[in-house]
Amino acid sequence: MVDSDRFRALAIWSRQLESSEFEMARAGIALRSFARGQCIFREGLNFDAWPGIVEGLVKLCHRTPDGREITYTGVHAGGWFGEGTVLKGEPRRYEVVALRDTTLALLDRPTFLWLFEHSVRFNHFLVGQLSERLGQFMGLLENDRLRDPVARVARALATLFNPVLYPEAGSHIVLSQEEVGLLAGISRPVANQSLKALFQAGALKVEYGALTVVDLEQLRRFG
DNA sequence: ACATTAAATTCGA
DNA sequence: TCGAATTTAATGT
Repeated sequence: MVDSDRFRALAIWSRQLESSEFEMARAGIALRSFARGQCIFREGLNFDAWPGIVEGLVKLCHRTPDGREITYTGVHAGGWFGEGTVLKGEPRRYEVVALRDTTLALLDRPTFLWLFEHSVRFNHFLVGQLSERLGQFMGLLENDRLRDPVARVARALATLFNPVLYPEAGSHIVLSQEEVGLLAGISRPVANQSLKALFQAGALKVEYGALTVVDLEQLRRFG
């Protein structure tokens, strides 16, 4: 079982819980590691646990019947996702792929449901999380196809720096241009050009294997 | 796809 | 343990 300090560090929502809730939650957590490129959850399987990223980077995507792939969003360290489907016990409507070596924390479904029934603080966290994602997906709906790559990259990055989903993320992230391409659904060279455009617009700084966001508001407006 | 450069790793002293 | 040499990874075009 994870120790208390580790749990507090990897699950920001745990810090809001009362001590009995905290202990219940801690007992329901398991850690699991996945290799880069590995499919973590296949589409259509039932959610038996609520996952959070301890370390690494993951994308949530869907394969259309004609073989195309739509990336819904990326999730990096500190992010928790899929609460809607865990709650309802539905099968996943997307697959989860590790873009780099990744460690997940998994909160088993019975414990998740127990917290849902008993903890007001936990529910506050869930509501904030759900409404934030709803906003993201509405944005996706508006302009999914036919968007220029700069806007796709801007949106992908803006979600990684979303202050509600990642309250303690700084403005810096270790993320290669290839990973940017995978998240935005474009090739690495195009990601390179798009990042350069965003740099010239003053939205971010590009470093070797990493990025720093200078103007998050501007990034948002690109999408 | 290829050439260049940064970073990580290995190896010898 | 230090630094040069080699290998791997990321970038720019």
